[in-house]
Amino acid sequence: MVTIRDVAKDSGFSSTTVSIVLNNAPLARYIPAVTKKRIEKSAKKLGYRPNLFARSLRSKRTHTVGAMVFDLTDPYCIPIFRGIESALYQASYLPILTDVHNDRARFERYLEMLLDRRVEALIVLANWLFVNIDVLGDLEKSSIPTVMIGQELENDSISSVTVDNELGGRLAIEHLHLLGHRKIAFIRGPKTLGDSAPRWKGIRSFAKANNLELDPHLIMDLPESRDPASSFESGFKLTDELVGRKHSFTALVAFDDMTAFGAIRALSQAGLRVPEDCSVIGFDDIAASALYTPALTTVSQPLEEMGKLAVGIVADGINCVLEKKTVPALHRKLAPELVVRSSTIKLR
Amino acid sequence: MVTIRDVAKDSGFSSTTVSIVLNNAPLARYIPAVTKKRIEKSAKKLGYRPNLFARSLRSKRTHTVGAMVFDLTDPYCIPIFRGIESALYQASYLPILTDVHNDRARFERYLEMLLDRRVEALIVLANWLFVNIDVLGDLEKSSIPTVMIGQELENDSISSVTVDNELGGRLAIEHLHLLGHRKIAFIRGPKTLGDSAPRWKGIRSFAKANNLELDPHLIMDLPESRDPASSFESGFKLTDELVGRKHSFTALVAFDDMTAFGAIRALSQAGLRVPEDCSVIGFDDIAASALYTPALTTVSQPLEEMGKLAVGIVADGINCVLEKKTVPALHRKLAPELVVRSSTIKLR
DNA sequence: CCCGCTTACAAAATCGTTTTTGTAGCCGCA
DNA sequence: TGCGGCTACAAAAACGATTTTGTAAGCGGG
Repeated sequence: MVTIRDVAKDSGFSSTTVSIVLNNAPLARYIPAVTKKRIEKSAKKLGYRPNLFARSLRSKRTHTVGAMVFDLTDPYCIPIFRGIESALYQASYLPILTDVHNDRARFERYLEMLLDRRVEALIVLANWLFVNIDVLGDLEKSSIPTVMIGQELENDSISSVTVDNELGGRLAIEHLHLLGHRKIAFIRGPKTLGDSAPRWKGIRSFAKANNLELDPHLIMDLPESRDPASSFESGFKLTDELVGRKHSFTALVAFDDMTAFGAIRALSQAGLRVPEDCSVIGFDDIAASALYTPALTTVSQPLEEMGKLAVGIVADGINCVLEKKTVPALHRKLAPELVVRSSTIKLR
Repeated sequence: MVTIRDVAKDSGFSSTTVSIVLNNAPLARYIPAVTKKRIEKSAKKLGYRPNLFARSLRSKRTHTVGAMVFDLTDPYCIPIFRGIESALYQASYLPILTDVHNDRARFERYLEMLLDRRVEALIVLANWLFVNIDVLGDLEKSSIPTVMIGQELENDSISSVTVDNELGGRLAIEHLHLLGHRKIAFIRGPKTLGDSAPRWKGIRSFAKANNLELDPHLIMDLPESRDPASSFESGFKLTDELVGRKHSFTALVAFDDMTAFGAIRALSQAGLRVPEDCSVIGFDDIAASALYTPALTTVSQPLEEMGKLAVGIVADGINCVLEKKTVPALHRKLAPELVVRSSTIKLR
């Protein structure tokens, strides 16, 4: 390995000067162009790459940020991470992605690892359950800029990027209502999940405003679970149950796309065709939704955008830390968008 | 931050002794238990965490391995990465995952970043095109244990983990043949993709052995592309074209699951039902395949297993490096498995 | 009694940077 | 002539560990 001293020797200057020149430090102002050229040429010739450990040891900077995902098998995560990664790449930061597997011990272990590696910021993608105050405590202690995606903690000392679930709920029901559907079934999210209540609120308030009656026999709740794939299973079972009841419906609002897939499977097995016999709408707009047959109508979250936004927030946070200012906690709520595809259709 | 010197001061020993004890270095043999206890207690009391940069600077170890994925949006990657991550986690290594976006510049940049961070090994998930000798050159230069998943380089100096594509091809066609299908359409992989030829070879050799005639009018090729989602599009278009031709078929072998999804969409739009009017079989067994309606029959790759195997190989490689032995290049080829679901059915 | 071995620890060197402090020449100005 | 302020660089001090080398006490054996 070629060190800064090798470059110093080769160029005929001291390692101090080499460091100053190559980092374009403030003192580089006083160094004549010809010296700089010489040093840069030596460095390039020798293929000098500074040792990041030595550098970080001294300078306290790592150009690294940690990204903790609660469950990477959840397709919802991928576009978000893409957004994070793209934004960080442009800013010359390296993300370290950890997959927590929805497991507290793993979360703590990975947090430790990231902190040990002195990540300059933390982005937590809390796409599934179990987030609570404990975690918050650990994070606050760490005192590095942190943003949560997908959940807002009650204590608002940590930044967050979320989607406007209430608006999303409204978009879904409004769409079906406009298509003429009146007998609509619902599979709501698990009660413990933060997204569930506001989505339902959006639905209910639209219903109230439009004199749409919500039949309690057509309302189901996903059970709690720590496995994103389980919402497919549950969507299937609950829809199966709905079909068995005597209360008919012409459309179904699923809590998310996975649930919608389960619902479609159940409807299909019951001999009902989607969308001809029953319209189905999802929520999230994961990649698979566009590829499904029928292509899924859904409320689309700006996932990649959310990732980028999160990076913006922590980047500002890092700057605050560098300037020894206190980092403010920001809370951004993005608007979802209705994406109409083939799983919903006008009521005949 | 509490340093080793703080622990030394608190425990009343020198930092040397503290280091020796906490790392359980060879010299720790000579240190009496009572001293060890005292030091460990101090360390715990103060919450001492060694500075990894200082440590790595001196000891040359990082307990980090790089994982380079060519396109993270490809659902095929996720289970593999899960396998990698799980295995590394158990071995107390931290993976650094980079998403190359199928872009050469990005690949090189990320490789640089990983090498700068002194990853102790490299796992390259070459799930899509463009891998060629250039890359190989860069990797060899780096002289750290490396394994490629999903591709085997001609030059066999780099380890690889692949699936037995030929066997997979055979499994697919055999399944359809057993179900009684004789008029079978094929959508083959892009010519430049390493997986394409062996899969086709498996199919052809089975056909030959069983007197099954392969109608050239029913054979299509996916175009080259660097976007995994594109195989859905292409699968759709090519199937649409197949349906338009006058040569009928009762089953279709898709190059991969994405292609199969596209095919199903096309068949469905043409008024053909899957599997009643046409059976469809895929390849890969990505997560979505089980959730599709109809659930996709497919040739399943042991993705998670492949990730774990790759970790095993590089772990051995790391040990070789530590013991200054030369690292051998291993080539493991795993058997895929037929997973029968609902998209294929016995010919009436 | 002395040598050499084991035990128990400490001092000092080292890893490769960055940053602070030092210094020496030169220029302009009072 | 002397002094402050640039300019251009170097020496040296961190950063926080690990590793090598050193040392001193105790003890058994020739």
